[in-house]
Amino acid sequence: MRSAPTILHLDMDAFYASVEQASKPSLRGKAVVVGGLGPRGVVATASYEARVFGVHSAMPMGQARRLAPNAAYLVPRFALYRSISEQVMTLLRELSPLVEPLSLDEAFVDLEAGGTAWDERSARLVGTKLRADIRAVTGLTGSVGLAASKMLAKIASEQAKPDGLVVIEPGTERAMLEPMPVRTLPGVGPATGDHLRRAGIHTVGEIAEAGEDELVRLLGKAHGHALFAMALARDERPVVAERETKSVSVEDTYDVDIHDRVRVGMEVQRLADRCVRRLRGAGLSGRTIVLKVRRYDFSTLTRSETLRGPTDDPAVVKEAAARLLDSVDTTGGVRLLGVGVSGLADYTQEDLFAQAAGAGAGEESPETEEPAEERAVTRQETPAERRWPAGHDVRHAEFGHGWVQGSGLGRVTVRFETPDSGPGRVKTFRVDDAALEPADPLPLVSLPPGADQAAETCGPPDTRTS
DNA sequence: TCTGGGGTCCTTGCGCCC
DNA sequence: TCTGGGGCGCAAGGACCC
Repeated sequence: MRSAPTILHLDMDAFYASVEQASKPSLRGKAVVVGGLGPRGVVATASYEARVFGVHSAMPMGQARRLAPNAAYLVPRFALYRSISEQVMTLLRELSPLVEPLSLDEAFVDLEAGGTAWDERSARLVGTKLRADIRAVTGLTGSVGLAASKMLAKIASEQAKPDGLVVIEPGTERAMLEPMPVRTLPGVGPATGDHLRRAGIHTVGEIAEAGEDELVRLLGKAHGHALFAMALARDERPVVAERETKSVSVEDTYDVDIHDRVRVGMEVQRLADRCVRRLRGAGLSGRTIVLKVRRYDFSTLTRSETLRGPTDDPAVVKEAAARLLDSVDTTGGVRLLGVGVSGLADYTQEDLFAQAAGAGAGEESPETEEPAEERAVTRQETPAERRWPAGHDVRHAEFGHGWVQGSGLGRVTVRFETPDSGPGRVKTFRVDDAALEPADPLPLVSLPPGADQAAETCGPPDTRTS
């Protein structure tokens, strides 16, 4: 392991919720919950104000609404989050060519490889400046962890949250880890946590005491060895910049279980189509088609079929998906369906086998781009909700830019405000008001004319360290 | 009041081949 | 011909992550 804390982990604070608060002044300082709004939705992100009520990610929306009935409930706007994420990743790539994004709001950076830090002092400076730059460019806060390995950097950023910076100094790692609960370690979820607890192992120190053989016996070879090493603060995993996609999939959970077998078949065809569009959009083709079915009782099963060669032909994928569905009993109803492709090749080949299979099966549609929002025709949303999703931006010919606060019963309620306007007024319109139209999100930070992207950084000195 | 969507990796069991 | 084991590809399921 390296001897200086030059691996950086960045974690944006309550990312989706913070973006929504930045773009909607009336929500700042308020409880905001972003997630699926249907009867089977779950929380994607809760703002810190909402977490006070006990709301957290992966919680069913119904439960969140009971805990925080007065919070603002919004559907995610991934296109916006992606564009802001890109701004942040650009800042990270200025620090090092070795940037490993984990999601839209998280990444590792190898500062040593970028030559921007070589010891604790220089690493701390880089982390401090990065946090200031992120705030200047996006208006958002992120937490930074610095350590000598990925695992420790991630634990550090977790401790730094929200809006902080923590450095784990080399040499102090094992003593720090020892008293921590096993769930602190990456890869220990509910199941492994239970497993360990039943064996009398509650802390990271107890994992180390148990010994490698015992862990392998309890958890299997790969997991056992990996966990034992982590407990001793040994983690040699490098920061990897480019990781190639291994699979592409789409899935839908339905508001109401589907019982009609014909309907199930139609949904599978639609999902197969969407999956192929994604596949083609990424310039990929794949050999293995996977069908996923979650039944009424939440039991999940998958069926897969491997073709002789990779394909990106919608007709071939649809046929395979239909064949797979034939082997699944759906009596009792299904709550979720999914179609995926794995065994990917990063090229799109003219596939003779696929063409032979597709011959006479009618013309496939050669779409390339995923049409805006063709998905979820099946959901039980009202037409108003579908046309005016909560939280999305709109423009009114007379009142200007705003966002949808809610809709239904032929009405849509709009709050007129922009990221730099201050809290705005609320007005209600008919859903078919000709003066009202959907709009693109505005930038969170309006740059003064001629301002440079690389904003001057005069952030406050850092607060918390370890 | 139940449990999203998009991924990754690992394990187990089986058939096949040598 | 029988038995056995190793290696491989494949299918299915499970755990985990954000």
